[in-house]
Amino acid sequence: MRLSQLVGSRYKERPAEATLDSHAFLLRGAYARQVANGIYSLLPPGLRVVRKIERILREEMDRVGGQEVLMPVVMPRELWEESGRYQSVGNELVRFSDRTGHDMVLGMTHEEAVVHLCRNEISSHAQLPFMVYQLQTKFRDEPRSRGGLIRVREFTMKDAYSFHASQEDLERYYMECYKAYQRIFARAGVPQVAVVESDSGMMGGKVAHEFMLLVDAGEDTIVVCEESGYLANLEVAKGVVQAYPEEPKPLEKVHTPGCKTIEEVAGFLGVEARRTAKAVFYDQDAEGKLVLAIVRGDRDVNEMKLAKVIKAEPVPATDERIRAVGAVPGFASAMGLDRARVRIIIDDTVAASNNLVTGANEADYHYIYFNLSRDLPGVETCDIIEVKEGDTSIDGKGSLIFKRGIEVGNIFQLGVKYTESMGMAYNDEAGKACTPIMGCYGIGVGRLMSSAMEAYRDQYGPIWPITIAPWQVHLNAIKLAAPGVADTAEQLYAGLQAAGLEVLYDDRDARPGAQFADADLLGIPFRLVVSERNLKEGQVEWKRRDTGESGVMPLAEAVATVKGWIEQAIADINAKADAY
RNA sequence: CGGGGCGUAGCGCAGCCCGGUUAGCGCGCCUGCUUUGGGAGCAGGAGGCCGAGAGUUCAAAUCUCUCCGCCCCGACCA
Repeated sequence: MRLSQLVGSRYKERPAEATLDSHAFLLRGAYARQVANGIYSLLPPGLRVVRKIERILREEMDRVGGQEVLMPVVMPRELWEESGRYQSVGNELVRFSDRTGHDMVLGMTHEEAVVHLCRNEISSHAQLPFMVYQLQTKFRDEPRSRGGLIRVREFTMKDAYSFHASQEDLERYYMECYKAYQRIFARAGVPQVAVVESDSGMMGGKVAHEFMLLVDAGEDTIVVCEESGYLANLEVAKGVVQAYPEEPKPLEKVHTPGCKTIEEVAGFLGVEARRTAKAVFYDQDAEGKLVLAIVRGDRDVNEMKLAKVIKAEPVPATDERIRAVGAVPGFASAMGLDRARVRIIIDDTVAASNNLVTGANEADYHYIYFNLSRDLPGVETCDIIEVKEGDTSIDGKGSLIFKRGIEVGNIFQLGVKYTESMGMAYNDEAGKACTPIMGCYGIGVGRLMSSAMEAYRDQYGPIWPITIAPWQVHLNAIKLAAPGVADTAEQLYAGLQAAGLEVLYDDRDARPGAQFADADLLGIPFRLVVSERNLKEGQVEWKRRDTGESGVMPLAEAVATVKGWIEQAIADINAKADAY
């Protein structure tokens, strides 16, 4: 490609809307242009990176037996009603009517479509297991997109779906996909992607993992124990919280005028927050009961964990609803409440603590010396708190720290949520109808591009790994008018291309500074510079974008040498990937 | 959806508070000459419905109202 003809203008100034470097480079380097909030067009450099990533995805999906298919962006309402998600999913799912008034949706994920596609094609156990995948456009009407291509409304996703006759087979295949994902990220040049336990959210299913690229700009908080290698999304992270056991003292009611918050009560009584119990009401569990979650006063409820326990979305309850069950907001307690009307869920930290301060369900009064096993026996206890930095890792091998990460991929063991609701069945050996068990596996292509940019960059631009770089070699010619420069550069351009390399040739008669600035923005790993001063010695200059190393080499050897470097660089990356 | 900020040339911004001929600056772009190793210099030029609509006024980029869009924080998030 000749840079003079490359569509898209690069520029020096940082766009005002970009807060992330990757977003700024995306625009400055003319990789992409925004069309509307969370909706982008890709220019040639951006699309070339995307195509490279897609090739890796196809190769690795094929390698684990995947078969590529293509499903539609637009689907009829009925399909989503079969799974129940037409109702259960919020406004991220775009709903609209076609000209005949038929309700349609824009696909945000394709479990419905894939079950629709496969349920009539599968009739025998002999056809299982199998996996189909696609690289296709998704539309999710996110409440808030941000960060260039990190979080957008319309995006390309590699989504894969596997079908199995048994949970064991799903688990076996899940591990294969897990490893395929590690190879994919390694081949894309981001082998440091961390795998964390995650919540399966609205996808359903039990086991799920997220593949996180740890960068400061990340949207998710990742809980890490460096000593043991423990990694989990904050949403599901478990930790060992320090307990302070002591001898139980007799329960006592004390006057605490106007003390409604933990801070007020603890301050008034002169105790630390950890010596109190915090009562938080939510509306409501799956049976419609008001939920009272109680955690130690120095801790917060992790609503993701709570959601799993109550099998519903925890919404903070109104004061009216709280009063309706006989509790007093600000002075609420689990004691004395009608358990038929309120579901009480106590965190393990409260169960493990003695002599806590808790509400008396009476305005301006609290109990002190509350002991769960004595004062409220038989109540449900479990882990519903959010871990904090400094907590001990659940494996006891070190303490937890928080990092930020971007979720570039995820894998789920879905179970039978879709196959059952949508009536997919096959006959087993005995001729009995059985429901296949599903797994699903996603990777956001544009997000991976942006994340890689975020992970590898300097002040001048991105530093692409060779396997996803828009071009492999950037060729500059300094002072085209000087004797031999233009001819030599043209010959080198032709020679590199003939050797099968992807070359971007800056054929403009621009000053060196301008050429180099553009080269940095395009982030191509290897750069060659033809100039009068080196040409006199029969030499051409080379420079690596990543290490900054540079030197000169004989012009006659340039093509073969660069080709060798590139092949070696690719081989090094693939060797790492093949280790998985 | 809540809070905050911003819409003036492809990009970055000034002008607005305090209304007044033809709306400025830098980068980029076009022409010419000079220049050529980290975003060159000089000269000449092109490019604007000042986000949209409605008001107030002799007069609106500037004041008022409504709407739209974008960014950031939060809520949300497969």
